[in-house]
Amino acid sequence: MTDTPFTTTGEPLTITLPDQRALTLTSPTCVAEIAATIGPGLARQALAGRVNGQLVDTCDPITGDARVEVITPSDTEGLEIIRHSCAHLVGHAVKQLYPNAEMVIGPVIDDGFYYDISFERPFTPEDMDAIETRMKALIAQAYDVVKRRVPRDEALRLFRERGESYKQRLIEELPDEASLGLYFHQEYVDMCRGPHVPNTRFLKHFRLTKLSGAYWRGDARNAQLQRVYGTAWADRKALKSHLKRLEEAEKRDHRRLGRQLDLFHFQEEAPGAVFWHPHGWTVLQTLIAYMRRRQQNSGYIEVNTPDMMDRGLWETSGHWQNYQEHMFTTQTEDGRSLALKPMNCPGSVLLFRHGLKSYRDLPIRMGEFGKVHRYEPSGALHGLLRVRHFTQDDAHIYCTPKQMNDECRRVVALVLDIYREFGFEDVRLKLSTRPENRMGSEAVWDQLEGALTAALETMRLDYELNPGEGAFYGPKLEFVLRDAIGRDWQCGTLQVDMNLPERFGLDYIDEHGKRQRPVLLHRALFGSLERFIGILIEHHAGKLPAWLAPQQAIVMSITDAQADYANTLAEALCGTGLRASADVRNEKIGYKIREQTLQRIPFLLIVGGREAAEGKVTVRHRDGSDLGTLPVDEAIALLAEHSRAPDLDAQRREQAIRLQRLRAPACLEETPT
RNA sequence: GCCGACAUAGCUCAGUUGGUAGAGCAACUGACUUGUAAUCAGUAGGUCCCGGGUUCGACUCCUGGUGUCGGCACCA
Repeated sequence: MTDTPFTTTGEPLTITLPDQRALTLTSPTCVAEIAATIGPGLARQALAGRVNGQLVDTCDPITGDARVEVITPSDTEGLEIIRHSCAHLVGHAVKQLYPNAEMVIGPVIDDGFYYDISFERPFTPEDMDAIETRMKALIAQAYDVVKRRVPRDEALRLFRERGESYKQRLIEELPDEASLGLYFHQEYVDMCRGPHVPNTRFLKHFRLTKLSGAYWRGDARNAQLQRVYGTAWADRKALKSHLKRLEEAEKRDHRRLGRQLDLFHFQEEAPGAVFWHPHGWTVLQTLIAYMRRRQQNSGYIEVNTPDMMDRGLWETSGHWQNYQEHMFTTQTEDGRSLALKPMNCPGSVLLFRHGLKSYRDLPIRMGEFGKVHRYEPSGALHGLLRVRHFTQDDAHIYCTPKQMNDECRRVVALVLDIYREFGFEDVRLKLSTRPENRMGSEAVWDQLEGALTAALETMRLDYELNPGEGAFYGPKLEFVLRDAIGRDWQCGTLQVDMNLPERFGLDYIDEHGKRQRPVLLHRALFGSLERFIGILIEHHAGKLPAWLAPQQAIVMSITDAQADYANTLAEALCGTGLRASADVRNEKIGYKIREQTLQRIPFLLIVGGREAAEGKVTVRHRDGSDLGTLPVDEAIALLAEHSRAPDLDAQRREQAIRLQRLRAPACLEETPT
């Protein structure tokens, strides 16, 4: 597959394989030759290699002793290479079909690849089909991909001749590279660091998935390019199961489930605003109640501030200058400008400033379930996950500089504990540091970033660094959850801020009677209640844990004869605080079970003649399991046990332990030291 | 905001070259009185997203909006 045949020097060299086996070959050799020496099966599978830890093409010459691994489609790297080569194949097909198109970049992404292409018109779905068909034809030819390293000038000349202006620009931005790797797909040439597959037969299991516009260099001021997305896998089975996964993910889509479970809807009159139906609203209120308890137990107080406030306030906070295009504003008769709050902080700050604060009051942890309104760009709206009007479980912590580190740790601990209670174990943390456009001195930024870093380091948490992504007033720690289709959404956030206290002239009296400026921590744990619910719905495929389920139990009668019994039982359940109702419709029990199971109601209580006669109830779980026929009070206790919020459950367990300790004689309480 | 696609009954979707609409499920009515994932029959249900235009005639073609979807950009 290479056009630079080795000049055999005849020098013997030793190749060590991963299993420590050693081969003696004649220098120079290559991964393809090594694979062939080992066996024809491996030779067929070899699509790249790793030589002394470096990924290489199968044709790259090996001139000295080396440790060599042969990479096949079943390796992670092999799959990435397949995807990357698929992108090149897009190029080959596109240039055959549309010679005027200019290829830009074609990287690997999760599950696949894309290629950005500059073309005189947008691609249509028909174009995409044509490209895919042509790619398949090229794969069927099973042609060899030929690699050649050429000097920079030659590469530049080649792409100039081919009218590939973007490729030229890319080369010009690689001034340090003396030579560049070119991959020849018959008449098509692409430039790449590689490695790439040696033959297109490795690329059989791909599918082009979508088209979109994308900006050159990811900047909206630049030209818009055509992006073709695809997915590619090592074998037919993997491709099929990926497509299956996408299908499954679609079924978990919170927008679809929101409709099916009658939780909420959207409509044209209020783009980006949720109409919460009774069931959805119950979930939201249950979450707020939970968070309220957690915050009360963590030393927070709760307040509420106005939704609409004067322009002057927003000028002081800097929002009017920095955030106006995202703000809903209005004017009153007397010419006053008001704005709907896009954030809760300025209101919170005014509340803090009301009245004198002593160092003894700090830290003040001031929570607010505030609804904020942001004019988000229309293209950004996405179900519950990106809306224009949402409720934050916001809180502002006013503390002394000394308290700052400890408060940061407490917030991080609280948010992680809460996510754990919701079943999110692998939360991704991102630390966003000082952006280019920022306020405040470098020393302050050092201090603020230091506080967040210290919290992460002392808690030994892994995090990703997002340099330059912080807010203009301070760095930001983001807690990121993933939706059903693998998209990441920022939920919780913790920001440290010395800017707003400055702008609003906040102070407290220290132990020497002097005025001092507090540090302000902004934090939201769910982030947006709306978004969090969207994530929860997808995470659980609609089967919310019983404590959150809008309806926790339904009593279903088998015939009319049990209607009264069913209604009375449902009332009894409601009386214990459970969310329950009765389904006494004149339908077959199978029909009711199917319908209520699809509604994801955790507990299905069935009452027929037998149960009614004995004061019992048969309990079925939505997962299909049979919990048996129980006396009514036992059933109620069982349901209550399984429907308790996780924090209350934990509280109960702790109480039980404490009580046990009280009862146990002290001498038995041996604690190893 | 940008590129593209889409918008028909509560939901999921048909609707052929322009002749004012149909199915399944849901709803409603009736029969059936049912034991663990869909009983049967009937009835009703539509400003075909909104404006404007072309046409004898527009769900269909053109045009301007709005919204949604997939990306991109944005995301204090």
